[in-house]
Amino acid sequence: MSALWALADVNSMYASCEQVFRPDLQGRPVIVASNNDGSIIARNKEAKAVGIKMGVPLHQCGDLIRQHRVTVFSSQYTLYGDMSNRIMTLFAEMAPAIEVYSIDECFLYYPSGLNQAVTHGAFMRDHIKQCTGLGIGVGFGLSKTQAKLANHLAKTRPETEGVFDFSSLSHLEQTEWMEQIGIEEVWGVGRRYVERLGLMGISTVRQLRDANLEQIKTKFGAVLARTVLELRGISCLPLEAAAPDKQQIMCSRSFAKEVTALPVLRSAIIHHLCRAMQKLRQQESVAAGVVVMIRTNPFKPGQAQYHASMTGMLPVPSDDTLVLQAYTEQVLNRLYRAGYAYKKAGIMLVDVRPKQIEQQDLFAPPPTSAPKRAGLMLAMDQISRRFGAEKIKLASELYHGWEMRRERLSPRYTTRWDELPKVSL
DNA sequence: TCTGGGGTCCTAGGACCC
DNA sequence: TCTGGGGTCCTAGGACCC
Repeated sequence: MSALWALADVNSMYASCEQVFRPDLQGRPVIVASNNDGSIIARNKEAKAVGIKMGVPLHQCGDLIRQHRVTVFSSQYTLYGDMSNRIMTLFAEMAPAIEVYSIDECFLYYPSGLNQAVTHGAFMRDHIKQCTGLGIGVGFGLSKTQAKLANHLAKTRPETEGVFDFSSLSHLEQTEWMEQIGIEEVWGVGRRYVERLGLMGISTVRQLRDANLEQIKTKFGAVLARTVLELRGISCLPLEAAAPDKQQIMCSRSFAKEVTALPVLRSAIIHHLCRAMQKLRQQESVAAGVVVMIRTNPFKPGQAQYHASMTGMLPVPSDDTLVLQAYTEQVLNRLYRAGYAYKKAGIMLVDVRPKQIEQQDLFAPPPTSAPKRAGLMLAMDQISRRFGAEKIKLASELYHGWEMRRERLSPRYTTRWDELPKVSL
């Protein structure tokens, strides 16, 4: 039996996580807004049914929301991340190897195949539902791309009851299904490719699968050619069991209210830097550069616009927040222009590499304070983790006025003792 | 009033090397 | 009039993903 892939994902993950703790919302439309309560990033099926669209600014949906009494939540990644960990733990018990692909998706790999894939998929659905309250869809195929496509059918065709298997179908049956699906549903085919492939007369998955490989390769590159092979059932993409270290780490946020003063902007940026540095130390890396980014609100074209970024490079890569802070503040001082209303700011750590092979600066003075500073960073990380990130800060972070809007936040049911759901017995 | 936040990989072209 | 043939590394931009 040949190796088999499965792709399992949670139906409207964020909305479902909120609903698990609000049984009173069963059967009612629920949506989740992006950071800053900006646009809509998740909808349950009831919300889709009343015509709420993905990605639309929240303030444009006021009528629909009132009319259908839609419940709106601010996004709460602490909750979704915790629910995600629970699901992934369960998936790991259901396959020889898994790859956590995103917060709500997981590839499961069966190197020697699987008897009765559909039955196994149904079991997965029941088990996840029972343990977490979340509904999932499961797709099986001979490659990751086929599994993804099968998952799409599992979610959109009620007759599949949430599980679909390409691998057990005959070539003819596969062809029939693929005739019915547009290429926009294929993993790796985005808006641009849909347009360009359309011009070549390729619009169904069947047509893409049977396209001329050399032609695809020369016109679109190696990536799409690989997708074509994967659709044919030739597995080209490997399992990535361990998430590779990040090569760049970005932290940025929009502000609820526009910011003009440099100290406030600096507080936001240093706050983002602290979060990024924590992630950096967590993967035991160092960074050699920091990009600082600030911008005004592009949705207000009448207003004076400024959109800029600048990089600061370190002579020696570091994981010390205070070292990076100095560079970041210097760069920001050069970047900042008074008189603009800033809407968003952020930083990106670049040139990230493992800490072990750290290159010393030949001309730098000997790092006498290094062990102490490493201890300081460790202490900061431990305090943040144990007591909350807001408990320890740098002085440069202390100005307020740049925070996000999160007016519809639900409790952190699963990660805070004082916010546990109340159960009446 | 009000429009998210992260990431990756590939490719083409230029600089530079022998 | 004619003007080599490889290679590597870096960067910017474009495409994609959730």
